Amino acid sequence: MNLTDKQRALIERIGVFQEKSGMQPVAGRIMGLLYVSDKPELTFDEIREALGISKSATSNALSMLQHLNRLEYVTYSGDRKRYFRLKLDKWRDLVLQGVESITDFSEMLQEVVAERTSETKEYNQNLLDVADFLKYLHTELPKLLTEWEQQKK
Amino acid sequence: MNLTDKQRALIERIGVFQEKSGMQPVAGRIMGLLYVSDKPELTFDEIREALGISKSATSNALSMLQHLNRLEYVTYSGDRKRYFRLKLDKWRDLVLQGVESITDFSEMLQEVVAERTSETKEYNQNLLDVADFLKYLHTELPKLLTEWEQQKK
DNA sequence: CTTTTGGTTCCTAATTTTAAGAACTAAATT
DNA sequence: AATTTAGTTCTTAAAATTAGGAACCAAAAG
Repeated sequence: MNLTDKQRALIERIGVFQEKSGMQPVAGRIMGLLYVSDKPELTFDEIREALGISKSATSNALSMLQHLNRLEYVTYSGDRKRYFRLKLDKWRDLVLQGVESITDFSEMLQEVVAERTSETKEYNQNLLDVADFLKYLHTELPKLLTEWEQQKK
Repeated sequence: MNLTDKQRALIERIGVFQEKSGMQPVAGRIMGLLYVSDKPELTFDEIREALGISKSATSNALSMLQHLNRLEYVTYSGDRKRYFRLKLDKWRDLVLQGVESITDFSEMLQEVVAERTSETKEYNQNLLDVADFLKYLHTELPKLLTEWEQQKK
């Protein structure tokens, strides 16, 4: 694969960044590699070799990344290999998907308040405020995405 | 402390939720306990006892949560104990703090593109789009918070 | 029908994380 | 000054995560 030192360093930094949001090291590095690599589509073996990792680690990380919707693979007729690539062209979907999960926490907060004593007025109101702001985000973030697309043109 | 079954279940759910964003189990449960507890301010020992955890686990988790800006403690004259509570009244600051960290990823993406081959036009443009949208979020999210506060009144 | 290729799964070793227990410290109380 | 209180730090055991190696499997090639 022949990566420069700069590229390797970037891959590691991206890897660490992803790890912070709960991704395992190998998976983070695969993300990094696909960001950085001159070829945006890499085969299983190119990935394995570029990062010097085992087949099992490669296989597991790739399938987890696909479940997380970060990755997909394409095939070409007459070629048995899978070509893995970031789902970069569909990053808007990923954003919207993240927006959806905001609701979960908001709902949990409302359950909390429902279960709380009504003695602690101010505290409960703060909790409800957070829940309400999250709901606001939930409706407004998709709009923000649309606005951004408008002003990009 | 005397928690109901419902309260204990909620604490665990909140705990698991926090764990998903990289928090350790005990820290997640402490967050949960403070959300749910009738008293919004609890002492070291009340926390330790309510969750049935050791002093060291309590101490470490509390100091980590303080570093993450999720928690603070207050004291009362004539009382040696610290009273720990969520920084709920300052949740806006926490949101804005999160907004700041968006920039980091955006900048990393720009570095990536700077380092990439210029052959992959579309790919690079996608990366720059993501970076640009993140910058857009960075400026717009604080406005969203202000707007929400306006319409709340 | 045998072999090769591309990848997955199972099992295990190594590393990391988590949290307990005991020893410790600083301030307040007696 | 001695003791108690409130919490921290150090060491270690247990549990969970991570990733390697080998065996395995299905499809394609020979």
